[in-house]
Amino acid sequence: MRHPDDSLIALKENGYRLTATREAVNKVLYDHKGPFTIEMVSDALPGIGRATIFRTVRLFQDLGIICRVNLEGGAVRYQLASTGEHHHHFICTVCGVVTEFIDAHIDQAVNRQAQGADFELNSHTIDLYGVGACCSKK
Amino acid sequence: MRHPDDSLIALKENGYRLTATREAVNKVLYDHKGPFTIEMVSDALPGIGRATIFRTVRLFQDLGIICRVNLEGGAVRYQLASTGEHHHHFICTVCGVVTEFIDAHIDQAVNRQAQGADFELNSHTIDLYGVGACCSKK
DNA sequence: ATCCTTATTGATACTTACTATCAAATTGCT
DNA sequence: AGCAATTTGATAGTAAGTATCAATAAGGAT
Repeated sequence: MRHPDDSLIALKENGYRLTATREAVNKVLYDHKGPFTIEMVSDALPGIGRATIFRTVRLFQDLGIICRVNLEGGAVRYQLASTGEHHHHFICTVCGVVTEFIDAHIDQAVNRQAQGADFELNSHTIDLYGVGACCSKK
Repeated sequence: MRHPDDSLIALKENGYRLTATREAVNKVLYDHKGPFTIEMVSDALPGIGRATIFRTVRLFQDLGIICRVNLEGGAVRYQLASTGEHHHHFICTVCGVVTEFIDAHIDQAVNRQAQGADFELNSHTIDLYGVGACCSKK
């Protein structure tokens, strides 16, 4: 699992400044765990402007620290990425928790599809919606 | 390929009324082809309220007539669905055109993943982003 | 330790996509 | 034509996010 300091290191490594604001946002993310909205972060940090929260969240996305998840119906959640690498999502439609998975098989099949269709593939997203173990009624 | 009347039939079959507004929207979709935004439809039909355009587009989605596509960066496009069935998307990041494909292999692999993770799968989306034949420079 | 350039921030306003409300108009059944 | 139920338009509101720009803070150089 990742450590809060990883984010700060990632910032430095990529030439971004280490600011109090970024540390504060990072702390909120690690303290909270689970999926979050911009509003939640903004509420937790009333001293920090909304625009900056958006900027910081986007920066953290670009650095692979968090990932953005589209819920069914268009709502958006963010969550700490367990890995910065390519991965797919299980999205629990009950609680919104996102679990990542990796599947080389699927990725291969995706690549085959793209090749067969003369499609120059840059990226892909795969999101599975359903009820996770977290919320299974059994 | 689908025919404009299919939409009208689908409306009736599902107990919705056949209104001038719905016919007008349907015509715009079929005349235009390709991906569209709400704005485009609204501009093409100045006499019809925006709210109604949204409502109609959502209804057509529910009926499987059009599909909603999330572009990279969060923008949204709609496009006539070539099939109402389960399918996946090639999304050309140059022109925004969406091509549908079906891949039983991938679906199988997705189901396996879900089972292995104790995830009760309800639905999934697979979107491939890249440059399609439509915009290939070669 | 201080200076100074550059990155970052906050405030504000705006945009886009979409939903809620509700009275008025329309549909389609009889 | 009559009437109940659906649909519509106008309006206002929400959520997510971007643009602008002056003020502030970071951190490398001295």
